[in-house]
Amino acid sequence: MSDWKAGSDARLPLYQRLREEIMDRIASGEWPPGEPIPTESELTRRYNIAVGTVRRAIDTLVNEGLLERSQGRGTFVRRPDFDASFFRFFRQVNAEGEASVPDSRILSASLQTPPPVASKALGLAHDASCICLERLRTLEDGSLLTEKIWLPAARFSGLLKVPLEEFDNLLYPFYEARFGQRIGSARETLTIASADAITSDTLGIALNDPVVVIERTALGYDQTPLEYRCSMGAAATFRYQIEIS
Amino acid sequence: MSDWKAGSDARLPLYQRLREEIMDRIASGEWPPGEPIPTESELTRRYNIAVGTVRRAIDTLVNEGLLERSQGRGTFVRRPDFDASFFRFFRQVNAEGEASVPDSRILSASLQTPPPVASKALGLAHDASCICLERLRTLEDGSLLTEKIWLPAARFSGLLKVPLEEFDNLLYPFYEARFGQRIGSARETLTIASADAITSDTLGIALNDPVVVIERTALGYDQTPLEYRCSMGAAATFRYQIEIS
DNA sequence: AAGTGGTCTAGACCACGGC
DNA sequence: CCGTGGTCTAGACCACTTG
Repeated sequence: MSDWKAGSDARLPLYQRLREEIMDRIASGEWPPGEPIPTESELTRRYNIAVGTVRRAIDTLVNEGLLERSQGRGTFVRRPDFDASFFRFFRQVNAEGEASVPDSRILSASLQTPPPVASKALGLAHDASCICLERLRTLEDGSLLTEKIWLPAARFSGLLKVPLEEFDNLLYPFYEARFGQRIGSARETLTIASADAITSDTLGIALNDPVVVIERTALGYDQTPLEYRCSMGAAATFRYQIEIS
Repeated sequence: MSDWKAGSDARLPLYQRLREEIMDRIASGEWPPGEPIPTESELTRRYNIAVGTVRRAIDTLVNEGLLERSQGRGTFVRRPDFDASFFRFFRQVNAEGEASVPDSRILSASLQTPPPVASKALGLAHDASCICLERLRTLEDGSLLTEKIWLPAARFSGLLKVPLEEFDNLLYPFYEARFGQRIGSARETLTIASADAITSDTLGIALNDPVVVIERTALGYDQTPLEYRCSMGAAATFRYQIEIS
């Protein structure tokens, strides 16, 4: 009992130490997403602390979105929820309200030297080469998104041999199933630009029409950058909302 | 002791009932922003419940951003933090890093019939007239924002008699000091448009250049809409970021 | 029925802020 | 020094899920 990991700082409150302990287990893959973590009473026994303290640690992690409680069943490692993504905010006017997954098509996959933004986001040397995917997505309302996706070649070796038709609509489950790379979180940045010739042509809009540029860096549960992507869509169909309090 | 308000549902967990109790006190203005709420032990006495339960209720409200704890001093009603606003995300390239409050100038104040969006946002009849302010703001990097601000005349009577120079740079403290109207939260919506002749002229950009349109509805602590504003700025200097997890 | 998380209590001691 | 919030414990009972 009380088998804390080495790095644990004894001056910290117990519930914070347990919190870090749990986060480490998730980051290392010992407790994978979708799976339950040990029960509260199991944790009290294992670390020799009171239930209340265990609950407090779990509470903070639930609040941060890393865990999910389900009464009577257990506490589970949560998968990231990409409903929060900017992509969700391209206006959805589809009459049915069907949550049909947008169609996506991989146009090409190749080995290339990435632009500095991409190599920096992936934490690679500026001259390291990456896998680059080009992708076209059709949203619910018929509008289009063009994407360039950069992946570190070392973690996705063999991807270039996968036929383009075998890519799934959703890339993250595909990454997980084929390469064991699990996305735990992401950061997106939104800027506005004007469409150049190629982009306006692809998106079916006029030259110089405003486009929304979404850059995303996706990280593993251990915070390693696993993907950098840059997407562009017509700004006319974009609408985003926040709450201030 | 245990003097719960009438509306309190006895089937709800105690900590949730206390939570609503506190929210009501804040909404009614009984516990104004910036002021401390009663101490934890005072609340245990007043409602005849355990400290742990009081702490739990306060915890949730701190998490939601309504309260702020300060060890040794007390628990305080928080003011909304407009650092979260979209305005913060116009690129700030000022060399000094000084957090100089952007300059703002009221161009006009008049009584007008608002457009449907505004009257709807304010919860007014479509033909009710409103106070309309036109305002020009200069951000840290020198870029400009034009704003139209709509206020319900009933709550801001006398505003039209205030000389334009007497408006403060920050309107919300001004609303509070002069009219007793306190902003508790707000919702902002971001869309993209192209600059028309007037807008491009005001902002000093080219015709049809992309502009960011930010619509904000600001509410009182009792959720009454108190202000609707629509602001526009050059999209070139805009950059916004979110985290997904 | 067994096991899980959800609510609640009562009481202890610590750390910080201000008088 | 006193009062505040911060941490921690121990144990009770409830509500839900599963087998």
